Amino acid sequence: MSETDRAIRESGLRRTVPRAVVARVLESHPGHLTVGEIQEHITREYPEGAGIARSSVYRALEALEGAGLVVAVRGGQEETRFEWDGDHGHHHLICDDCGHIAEVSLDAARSLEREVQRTHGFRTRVRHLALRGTCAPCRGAHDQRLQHQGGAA
Amino acid sequence: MSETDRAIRESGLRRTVPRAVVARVLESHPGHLTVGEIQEHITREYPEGAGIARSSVYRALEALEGAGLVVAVRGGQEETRFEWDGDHGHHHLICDDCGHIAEVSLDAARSLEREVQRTHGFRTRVRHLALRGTCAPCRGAHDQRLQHQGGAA
DNA sequence: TTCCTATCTGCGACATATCGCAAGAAGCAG
DNA sequence: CTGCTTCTTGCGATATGTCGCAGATAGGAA
Repeated sequence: MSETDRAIRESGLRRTVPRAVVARVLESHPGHLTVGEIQEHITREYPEGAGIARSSVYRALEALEGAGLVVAVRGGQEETRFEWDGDHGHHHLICDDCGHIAEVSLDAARSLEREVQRTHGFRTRVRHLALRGTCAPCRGAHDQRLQHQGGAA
Repeated sequence: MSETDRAIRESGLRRTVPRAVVARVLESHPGHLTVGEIQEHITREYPEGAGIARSSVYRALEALEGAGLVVAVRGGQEETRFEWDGDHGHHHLICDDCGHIAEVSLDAARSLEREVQRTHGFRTRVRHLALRGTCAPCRGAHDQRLQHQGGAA
């Protein structure tokens, strides 16, 4: 029984083939995978998961996300991406320019929870934030060729 | 020329029929509308927008969101909802229990921006956060009948 | 191990969302 | 107002994501 299997059981979920295989794919491919990519990996690397239906991949991801084992990045227009969450609670900085996704932890997320609780009595746990903007390198590049060419940003 | 039309032009966008009509629908129907609901309103209230294609509604929303005039709530599994953003930068507290959506402003969002800028050199503007959790009334109801019946959040 | 029940899966239908392209409109220059 | 360029639209095809149901499976009880 692999580490991912244990994580699944410990979350109170049944360990089923789709869940186990999806978890392994995510765990062994650090990065942010689309459902299509996950299915390709399954086909190539996990013969035992040959017949897994697309809907089962989605449901497995939903279950794993609910258990906090996986984070979903539901970007603006782009396809949703999924990632194994070993660190339990990291966040994403997505550069609109170069598309790079950085993973960070943010103390301010805690203050967010506290403020919401204090001012609105709303109990929340901020598991994952995806913040879009411009990363430092791209900012530099910008500033150099910047001539205020538009405003549509 | 309506107020929404002006907002569109001032954002540097062309004022087109789909954009104008979608903006008016959102502006005149406070709340969080799905694309389907938006289309119904168009059909019923804006004859001039009779032939607007579904894809054009999506593209209009995309443009308006990019301009900061509209916020999109991309909930976990539920269908995406859209809202006219007069206040420019409010946030949502979504109760997983009763489904209620509260709109609030959050000072902590500013600290989030500052932390990201300071620690990662990443420039971001937090326009909209959708935080899921449990609202105060539902929390109360919970506590009363709570017998720790599960763990599946 | 065998049986039992709640839960999950695969399938296929459906809903939601995106995209490429040719035709059309917006907005600017003259 | 007219003509021109660029951006946008509508259409239809396709991709992404969800759902209901009958049959299969996990995991606990005996």
